[in-house]
Amino acid sequence: MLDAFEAILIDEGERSATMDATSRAAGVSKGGLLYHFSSKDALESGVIERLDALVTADIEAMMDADEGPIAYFLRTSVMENDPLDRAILATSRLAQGGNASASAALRRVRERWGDALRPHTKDAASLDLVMLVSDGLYFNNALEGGNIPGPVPRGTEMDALIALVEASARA
Amino acid sequence: MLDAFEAILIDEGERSATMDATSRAAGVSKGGLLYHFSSKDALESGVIERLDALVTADIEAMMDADEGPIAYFLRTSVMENDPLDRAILATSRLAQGGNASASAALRRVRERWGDALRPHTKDAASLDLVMLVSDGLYFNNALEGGNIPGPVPRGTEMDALIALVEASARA
DNA sequence: GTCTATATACAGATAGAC
DNA sequence: GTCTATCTGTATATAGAC
Repeated sequence: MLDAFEAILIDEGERSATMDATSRAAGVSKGGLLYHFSSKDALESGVIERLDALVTADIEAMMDADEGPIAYFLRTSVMENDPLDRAILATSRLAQGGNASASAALRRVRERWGDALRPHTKDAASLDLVMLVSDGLYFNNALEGGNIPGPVPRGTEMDALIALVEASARA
Repeated sequence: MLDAFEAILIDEGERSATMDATSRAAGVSKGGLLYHFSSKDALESGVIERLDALVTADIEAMMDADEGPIAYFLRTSVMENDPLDRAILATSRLAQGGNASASAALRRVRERWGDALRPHTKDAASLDLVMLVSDGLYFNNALEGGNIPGPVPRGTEMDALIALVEASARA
């Protein structure tokens, strides 16, 4: 049911992600959905909590990455439609729809990433650069909806961008 | 009335930006609002059309800027709450709420900026870098709602970031 | 041009049968 | 646990008085 809710948030926007639409997509009735999530707020909190858990795992993977944390961070900022990407996109939709907890969750996530990357960057401006490029990648993905390929560097263009950022930002 | 609609979109999110709330904020009745904008769609189109006009003026100013187009572009990507910032933020809200015209308008705007900046950058990766840092700045502003100061570089930190980007991207 | 009143639709949520 | 039926609030939009 959380997956169905996320999918509608991502593909059709926050306005379309109603209890009715979610229950239909999950293959249950509205009553059935409300048995598991007693309110819309509970459903939204479910998405946010899952995001927090996924970020914890991602930061561990980032610190262990072969190509280094910065390259890993930028590369995974391009939407691959994995569970973390979807959780971030869905939470962004909630935030833009006015959900304050969602905005707070996204700020918290960004701060956790920043804390993890800080020791690997030269100075504050370098960290800003890395974080903002990542934000930009996500922003473009969020605009596109997650399906349509957006104006986001891929393949060798992405490699060139990573090289450029690392050259000026790496500690 | 457009200003009132924009203000609610920015400050309270797309969900709160109803015809009712807009008319109240504009100091007219719902009927009065609907005399000027015959539907909610017309109101949303009004915001988008104004954005297009403001971007045209901004690109002219960018090409004429003393410190050069890249520095101007990045510096003005930080929310100053001027009419263009507000139009972008409001249109972002509409896009995230599922309005397809708004998403298209934002893509179009981004492309116009990219076209204007391309001759001033070294290569594709450099242009990506500039555009993505700008996107990142807007993304963070959009999350914050436009009032609360966000995790966005200001003052000397912004100068340092601009220097960093220009060093690696300028043609 | 601006208003009030109202039609229509749909959202979130509850009640109770099965 | 899952369903249908229903309550209540609120959104967009229309009608018609002033």
